[in-house]
Amino acid sequence: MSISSRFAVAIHILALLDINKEGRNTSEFIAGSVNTNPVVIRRVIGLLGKAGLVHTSPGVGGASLARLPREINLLEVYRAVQNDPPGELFAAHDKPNPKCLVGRNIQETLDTVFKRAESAMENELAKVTLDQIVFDLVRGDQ
Amino acid sequence: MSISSRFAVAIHILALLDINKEGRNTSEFIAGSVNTNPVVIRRVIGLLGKAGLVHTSPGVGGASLARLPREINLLEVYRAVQNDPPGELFAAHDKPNPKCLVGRNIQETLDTVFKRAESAMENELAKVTLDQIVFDLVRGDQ
DNA sequence: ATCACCTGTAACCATTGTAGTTACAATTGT
DNA sequence: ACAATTGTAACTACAATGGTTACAGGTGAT
Repeated sequence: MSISSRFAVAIHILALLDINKEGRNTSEFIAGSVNTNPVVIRRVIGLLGKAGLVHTSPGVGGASLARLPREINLLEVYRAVQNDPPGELFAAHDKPNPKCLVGRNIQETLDTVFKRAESAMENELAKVTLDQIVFDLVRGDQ
Repeated sequence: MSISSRFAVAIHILALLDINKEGRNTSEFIAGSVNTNPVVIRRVIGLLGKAGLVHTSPGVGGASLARLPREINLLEVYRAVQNDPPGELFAAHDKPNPKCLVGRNIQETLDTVFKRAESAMENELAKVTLDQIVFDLVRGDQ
């Protein structure tokens, strides 16, 4: 299965918070841009908040970036909204037969390969910062 | 969510087919090594067969590699058992609001980044061949 | 020809993650 | 007090997954 759209939504939210930094950015406003339910937005913002990427104003309403866009990279965002812990992008089959040469060693062999592939992906995400996303977004609009 | 354990199972099967190339390798035998149900094995072998990686002997029983282990890389295996089409590792949120600068352009921006990250992962898989897996497996057993 | 064995596949089930929705307590400015 | 908003719980519908049973069809041995 593919990686949850929460990741895409999170990036959307963060980009919007930067571009519309004058505005109030309530969950309802953001939901209008993402085209989903405000609760979905609040859930994602909750995760981003726990990760220290955004601040919210309960009662008042609205959210804002907790850091400069260039100090937020996509790997941080990915980790913030990802349920699975790092190192588990690829699922292993459990309890292969220890009486079999393959069953006895496959886990460790796969673990090495899988971690390498996962890291390669994450490194690409780490290279991209929010300000690059915003730049690309604005540029693409012309 | 993580990538289906079908991938791990598929690699397990292929490694076993190579190491136990003298044996008959029925789905039941393989299931014993993987520790799952024979039908699950047959399903995965079916996918590997369609991808041209293995041959089976209906009636007779057993499966075997259709190519030399060094001519099978993990990206091929990955594609063989993966349900999602290439380029969709990361899910996009659908129908963002075209009236919003962000909503109007986020899809394309994300697509570029997501594809880059996905390719980085796949490139790592493509580097690893089945004979390397088998070598590592056997080496780890000592 | 019969028989035992195996594959391929359909059908069904339980479990899990996801995303949308309603509802509401708690918070805050007016 | 009041209106607006966040944070969260609860519920729903849906899809993918992995396990299971069942069975039609192929194949070699006797």
